[in-house]
Amino acid sequence: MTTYDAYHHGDLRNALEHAALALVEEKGAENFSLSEAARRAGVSPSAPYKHFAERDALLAAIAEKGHRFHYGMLRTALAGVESPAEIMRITNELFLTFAVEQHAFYQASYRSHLDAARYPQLMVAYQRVLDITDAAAAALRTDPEIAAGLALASNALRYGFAATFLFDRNKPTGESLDTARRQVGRATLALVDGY
Amino acid sequence: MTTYDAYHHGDLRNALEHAALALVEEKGAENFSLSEAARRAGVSPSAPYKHFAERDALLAAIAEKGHRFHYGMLRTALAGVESPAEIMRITNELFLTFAVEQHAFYQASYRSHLDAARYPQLMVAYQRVLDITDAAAAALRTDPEIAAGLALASNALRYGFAATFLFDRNKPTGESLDTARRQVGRATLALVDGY
DNA sequence: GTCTATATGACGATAGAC
DNA sequence: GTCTATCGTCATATAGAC
Repeated sequence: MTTYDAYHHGDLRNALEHAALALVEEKGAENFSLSEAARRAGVSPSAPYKHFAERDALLAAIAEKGHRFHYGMLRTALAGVESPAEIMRITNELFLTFAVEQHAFYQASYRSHLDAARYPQLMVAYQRVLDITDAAAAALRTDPEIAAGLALASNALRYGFAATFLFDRNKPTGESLDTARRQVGRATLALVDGY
Repeated sequence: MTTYDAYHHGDLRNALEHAALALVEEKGAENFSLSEAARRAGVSPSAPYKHFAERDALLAAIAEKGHRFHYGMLRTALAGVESPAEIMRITNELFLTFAVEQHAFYQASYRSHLDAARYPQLMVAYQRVLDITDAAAAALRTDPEIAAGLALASNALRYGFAATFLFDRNKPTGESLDTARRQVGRATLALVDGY
């Protein structure tokens, strides 16, 4: 009863998400497998299917959490910031921090190629992140087409920066991260000025 | 002899690259498998190992060709262009065209996570592409640190644009591609101006 | 240069017992 | 809610025949 019940604690869903997060951190979202997550959580390969309909569903759950965590970071970092240009700069600099410090979340949210149509809640969570840049761009440029282009460019810039920073170079040092953060901030302001 | 010799034509390496290219176009670089490439080339799963030491070696061969093809496109598009800012704009706009029209090459070159250290020739070919933006940035800004930051930002911008264009939206129409191309060009010029 | 045969090892997913 | 057992599938890679 005792040990057995300890296993059957009803918290497997949480344990699986935890294990999956560590797994994704180590091996990247592409190499994630549901079986290994189960193995690390100490349960059989079929146990997860009571909580997640399929492999991708666990990944999607993590990705959604990642977006929400990212959004929370943004809210904290942007508290009291009024200037739209500053909002865009800080948002883009913070993305590098997120990608490095919350690397498992970053992997799940940005590098697992999940079918967005199958996991609508994922897009909802992501949209809240995108709204920050969209709103700032709209505050800066009245023409909606221009504002949309600026927001898109800003998103593309930070996404590309993170990808090249994390995968072209190997292993981010603290110093190179600071440099990259300054570079992306500067580039964002240039974009805001000149787009 | 006849049919047999047709199979044993000595051109398997080429046939495999061809099959792999089609495979990557359809399913993406992540889902590429050497076995399936062999299947499509009409040979046994072990036949490729006479020409490629391992799975990734075939992928790397295609990625290298992709970089060279991309470089050729750039040379053509930039013939006679003198202005460094224009070089950067055209380079970035062309990247979207490359990603869409040569999608298999794009996948192999930019979305197969190959170990760069294991395939040094891959980096050599890629560096030729990067040199174009590096040189233009250096012509624009004398401070080497600033020039490097500008080049990095420009590369990140086009990379991010292509990634979001191809995967956020589904299936590029001709019109949306034109729009995206204008947007990335405009963003690049803004970057050049303000960085 | 390509073949067959094979070793080895994942993985996703389902059925049915407890 | 978790288990065992299992099916089916696919992959990388090697050894040795032709």
